[in-house]
Amino acid sequence: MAKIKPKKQATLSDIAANVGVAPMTVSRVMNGNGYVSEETREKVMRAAKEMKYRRNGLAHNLKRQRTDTIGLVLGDISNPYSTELANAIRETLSARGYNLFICISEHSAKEDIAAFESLVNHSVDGLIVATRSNKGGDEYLKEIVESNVPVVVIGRDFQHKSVDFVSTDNLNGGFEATRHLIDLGHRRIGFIGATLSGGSSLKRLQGYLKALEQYKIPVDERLITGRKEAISEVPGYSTEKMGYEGMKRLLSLPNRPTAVFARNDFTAIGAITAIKEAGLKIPEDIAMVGFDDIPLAVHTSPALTTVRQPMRLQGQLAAEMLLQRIEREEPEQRRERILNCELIIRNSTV
Amino acid sequence: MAKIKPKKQATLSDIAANVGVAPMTVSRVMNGNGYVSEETREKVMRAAKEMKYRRNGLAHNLKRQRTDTIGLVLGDISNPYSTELANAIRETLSARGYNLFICISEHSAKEDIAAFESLVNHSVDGLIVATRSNKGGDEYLKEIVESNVPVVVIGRDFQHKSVDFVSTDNLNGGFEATRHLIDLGHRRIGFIGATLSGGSSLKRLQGYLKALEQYKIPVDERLITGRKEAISEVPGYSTEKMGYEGMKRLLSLPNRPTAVFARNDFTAIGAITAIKEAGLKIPEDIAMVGFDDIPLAVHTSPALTTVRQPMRLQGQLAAEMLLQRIEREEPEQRRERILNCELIIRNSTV
DNA sequence: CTGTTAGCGCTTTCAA
DNA sequence: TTGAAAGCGCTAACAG
Repeated sequence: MAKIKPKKQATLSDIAANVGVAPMTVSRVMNGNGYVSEETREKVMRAAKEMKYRRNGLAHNLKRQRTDTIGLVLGDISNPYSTELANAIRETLSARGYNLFICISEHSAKEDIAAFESLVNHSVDGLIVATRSNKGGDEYLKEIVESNVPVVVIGRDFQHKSVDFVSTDNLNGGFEATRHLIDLGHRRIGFIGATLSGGSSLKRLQGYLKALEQYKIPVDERLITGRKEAISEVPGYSTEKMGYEGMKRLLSLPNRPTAVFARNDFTAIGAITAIKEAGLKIPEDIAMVGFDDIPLAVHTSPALTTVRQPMRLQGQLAAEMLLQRIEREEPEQRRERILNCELIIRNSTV
Repeated sequence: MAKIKPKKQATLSDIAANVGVAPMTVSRVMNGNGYVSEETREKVMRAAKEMKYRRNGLAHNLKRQRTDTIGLVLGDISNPYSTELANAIRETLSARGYNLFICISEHSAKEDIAAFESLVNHSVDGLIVATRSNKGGDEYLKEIVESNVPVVVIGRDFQHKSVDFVSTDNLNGGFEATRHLIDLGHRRIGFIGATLSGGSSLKRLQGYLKALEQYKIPVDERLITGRKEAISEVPGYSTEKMGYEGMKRLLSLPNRPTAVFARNDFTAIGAITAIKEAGLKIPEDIAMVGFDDIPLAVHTSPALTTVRQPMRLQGQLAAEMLLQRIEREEPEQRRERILNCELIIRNSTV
């Protein structure tokens, strides 16, 4: 007689029936609650093991009205920024007994919505959102917030009275990076990676402009490269490409820049390749500053001067703020934390 | 009179009570099933909107006995390999109407288990596992598999009659990389990044050894650097560091290698930094080969020769295999797909 | 120490 | 076209 393969999961009642007790008793054994005689306990345990019992989390959570799970929505995970963020969030949550589910949205409104929806569908206890802002996604997010799901956003626009906000001071970071170049005597300074969408890189560009203005250096629009297309069409990886192509364009200028500030380190790396291909030297011919201080920044040649942002801290703060929202009874005031950046000077700027 | 803020989500019954119909009618409206008079439909819709109704996914899925959700467990997401994998999986699943939840385990058995548990708890319809193998995690995974959760593993050991397996031919990739160096005339070839844990990099090392053997080049153990510690202690980012330190050690040898094969591109990048710091030239003094062909490999200087593995294809296949397992009635035979690698020759090897 | 009841929010089935 | 009943699998609360 062939053993029948259990196609379906065993339930509490299955075990109860098998052992000859009430489902409640089995529940008590499985959860280590209440009093159960040693004898019964053992019988139940044995049956559970044999029948490969596994608690149905849906039913469990439906009953509990919570899941101890947080959802994180990332635009893409192909950069160390997202990675560090996710790790820090995971660690913070894990220490507090929460699980983390990550969804990727590839910077598309449609996928943003799909991610929000699937997480909320699973009744996550809260949501951390670190995608780029876009109309469709934001509208949906608003609905979610207003149906009382606790939400915290990181480094992206989203104004709502009950959504906390964590970010770095991209404006000041951009300012410091540019001022550093100005201090070194540069006057023709390029910017690579301008985008129309309001986001961290827009702020960095504004910081660049602010520095030029403060030092009375006229803005030359030809020195600012970027894309006019919607950023949502640009896959994560292409930032090196953006840097490479942007730099090519700057190099073809009749009066090329003597220094360049790239929107992020990947962009800077692409730009460096273009500069080398042109037979020019860094920083002698062109100085280079990036943003983020990814681990690879030490390994470019020359090592990259860049603006370090506290990635882990952002994740940690976001997670903590969210947990406070979840675990407090009272609806809180919106909170906003903007963290400082730090200029890390290496060899790409003299 | 202040509007009372709804602390809790509205349910079907809440709306039903509000409109004056049965919960079932509301359900029909919300799901677009069955017949409902236009009048009732509108009233219900209005009430639902007003009360910010959102279907409880737990209850929904509990009833349906499925979630249309797949879990992906990644060791870390800090490398393009994981990233591409995740993207390809997500795209494949999304096209078939499934959501993807990603969990990170940071290469620890404890976190592996936590990730498996939380996903299975949420009743995902299937699981894709791409972590490094470890005892505790594997035992737990076995339990899951035997309680009938469909599982596919990518690029890691896990033998089980009902778990499919996707990987690249790391052995042959390592062989080709090494043979390429031998063909160029190198006889003292180093290997950076050996680990004790059986995994893709062990296979790459074996490919290296196989090539040496085939060309009758004696193995010099001093040319093979790596870590004796458990790999689980090494955070994802430190592979550049591993490469840097490994190379330092090779450079300090009385008879240093003329070529080096690094376990992956990040390791190679760290090694390149060490070589440059020593004032040596690539490839003239030391030739360098990596593994993976990450997007940055084009941007190292010189551009990195490396072994490209089809990352996206692996993800796609894994997702497809899993869906077949989920959607078929009959338990299938274990399937194994090992994909070919391709040597990409750039400037780091003459 | 163990069992019964009720219900989490939803949907399938059958009845009206 | 609508409703009532039952139950997905689990557990809190109460009873015995």
